[in-house]
Amino acid sequence: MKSYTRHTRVFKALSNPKRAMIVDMLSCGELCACMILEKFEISQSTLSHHMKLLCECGLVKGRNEGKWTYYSLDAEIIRETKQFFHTITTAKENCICKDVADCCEGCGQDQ
Amino acid sequence: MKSYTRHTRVFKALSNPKRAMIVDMLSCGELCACMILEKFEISQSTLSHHMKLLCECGLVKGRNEGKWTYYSLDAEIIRETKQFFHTITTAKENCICKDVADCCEGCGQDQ
DNA sequence: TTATTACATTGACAGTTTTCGATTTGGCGC
DNA sequence: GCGCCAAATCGAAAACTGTCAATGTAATAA
Repeated sequence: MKSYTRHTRVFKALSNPKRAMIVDMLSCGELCACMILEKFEISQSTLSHHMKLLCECGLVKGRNEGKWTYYSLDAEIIRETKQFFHTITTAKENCICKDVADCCEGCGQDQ
Repeated sequence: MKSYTRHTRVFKALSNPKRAMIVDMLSCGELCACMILEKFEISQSTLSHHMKLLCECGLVKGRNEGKWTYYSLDAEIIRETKQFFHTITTAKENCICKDVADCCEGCGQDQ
């Protein structure tokens, strides 16, 4: 269950359309916060809050340079999340569905 | 922005660890609600609510047979979501980051 | 050292989510 | 019809989210 919680934190970060759009904007390389802010009709404090969530799940890394903060995507977390998504949506040996006991006549003949 | 909203609904559905686990359980084939319920320490009404969310975003399909309801994953939505995740996390031509104007000296030299 | 700029943090509010027990709905067997 | 079972819906409480204005912080510029 712990691994579900860890990975679903990334999905939670991506569950907001604006945050998904921010991730898209970072896909070609790093950007500073002020450039992202220009693109959205949100306050600076709201953007800061979104960036914090994106960083806390590991999807985005922040880098300070002088008074600017540059944000970029973390390739490793992206790879792991793709893998997780693929795993939970694909049939596999040792799947947790194998633990499920039959509870009604019609279910799970060949699970 | 509309396409972000459409796809992020799937991420919202997967942002809850229990729902992600339910998706994992369905990955090998369809199961009826009562079998999923056995696996979790949640009430029947809570499970019904989770299944509704999973169905509303299109990730899961429900099928009634007599008094039972069988749930299964929708392969097409899974494919689309994988594609969306890949798109927003990968450098590309015509990326929305190209629209971002420079707003400070150090930013976006070669964006 | 004083002002400005970039960003984070705080506190507040409205809206949403998660969860439950209770109730309702609909199929099945008697 | 009557009761039983699976599942959905309702109503309510607690927790969480998205948003803003106001304030704090740290670096740069004058």
